[in-house]
Amino acid sequence: MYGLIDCNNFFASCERVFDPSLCGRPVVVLSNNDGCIIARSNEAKALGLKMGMPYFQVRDLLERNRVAVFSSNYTLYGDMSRRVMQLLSEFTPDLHIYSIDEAFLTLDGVCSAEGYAEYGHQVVRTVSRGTGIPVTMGIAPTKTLAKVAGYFGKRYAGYRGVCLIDTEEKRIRALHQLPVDEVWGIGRRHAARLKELGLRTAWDFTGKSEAWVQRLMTVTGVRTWKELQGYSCIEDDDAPQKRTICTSRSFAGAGISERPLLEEAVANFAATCCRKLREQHTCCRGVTVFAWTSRFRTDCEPHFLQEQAQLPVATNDDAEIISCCMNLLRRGWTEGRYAYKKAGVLVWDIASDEAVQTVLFDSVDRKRQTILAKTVEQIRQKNGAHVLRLAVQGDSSRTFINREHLSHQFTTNLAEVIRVKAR
DNA sequence: TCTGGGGTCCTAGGACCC
DNA sequence: TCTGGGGTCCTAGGACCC
Repeated sequence: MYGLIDCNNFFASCERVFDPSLCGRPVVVLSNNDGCIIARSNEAKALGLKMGMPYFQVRDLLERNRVAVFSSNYTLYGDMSRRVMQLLSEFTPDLHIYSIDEAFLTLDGVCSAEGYAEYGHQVVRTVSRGTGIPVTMGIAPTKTLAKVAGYFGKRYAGYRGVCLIDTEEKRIRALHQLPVDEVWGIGRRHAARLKELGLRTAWDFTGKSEAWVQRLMTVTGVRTWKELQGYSCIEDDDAPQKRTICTSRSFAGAGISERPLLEEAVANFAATCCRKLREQHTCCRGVTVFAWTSRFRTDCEPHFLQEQAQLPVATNDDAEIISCCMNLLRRGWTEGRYAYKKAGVLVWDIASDEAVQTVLFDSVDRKRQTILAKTVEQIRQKNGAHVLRLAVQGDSSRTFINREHLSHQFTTNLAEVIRVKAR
């Protein structure tokens, strides 16, 4: 049996933990640059606010309804997520963190078949008391069915946060009531196609033959089809190393049209990619730089800059990758023509940093590079990540990003720790 | 004016090999 | 008239997830 723990309205709930006056009030959290709505409290959902709605289009509605608006504060959410997962890990030796706000627990051997519900309530209580984040648990024989259970657990207060699908009768009833587009693994495209073909519920979907599903949705569709019938076939992968790493951002206002500014932004994206590579103990050989103009402007042709290169030897060295990115950027640059609204760096062809294949005629002194990287790492650990950087990265005073409604870093910065006043 | 960021998996088709 | 058979590898694009 699997238990799926899902944090309710996670980002909005994180904001609420540190400001209880927000309880009962609608809360939304915006994407980078305060662009779109990416999290909503139940009250905000009830106002008809949808995921991904552009902020500027609903600003009036938000003001009229006194909706509390927040810029995304990933430092806070990341730390709150870590706390939730820490508590969960005490309940099972087999915890699979699926995303920032979701995790699967393997329940076999952890409690008896009669004890699932009680166990679930204990998990939900512990997380909510320990972090202030409300969570829902779905329990079922497959991951996809656990997701289904979670769906109903969130919608019916009677479950008190724990919904169990442990009998054939419950499974059938749940599938009958689940709209096909709510199934985990069936996205917008396939859902639309299935509806065209007259399939409304998850039950209708499971009624089709395997060959039929395979033809329409390939083997991934068949996996979902089997999982819904109670046959577990989605692996517990332990978050293996990433095969590609991307750092990208949209820029505020009109965008960036001067090369030095874009260089500064891209250099910092590249440095972030390098840090992510080092954190998972890997190096990369492939580097791509991209930048594009606004998709939404109608007064000028859209423009995509994309250049890529393959390094002779895999690396995660800031200087080497940033320098490569600068060359790519200059190669793709057209002077004074475009205002770039978004840019990023993608690294690929990733392999372990312990198995780097060198070349005979290397232009880089790897020994020296390693010594320098170690020294830089030590200085950063002692004095902060931003004290040492390449000149082209600038002094980090420019961010090119808008965050007008940012809350504090309550849990990760002593200067911003919450104050409690005694009356 | 203003529209997010970061991933994975699968398949078809082309290029190449003998 | 008639134009082989069996592979691998790579990439782009589409689908999905949060």
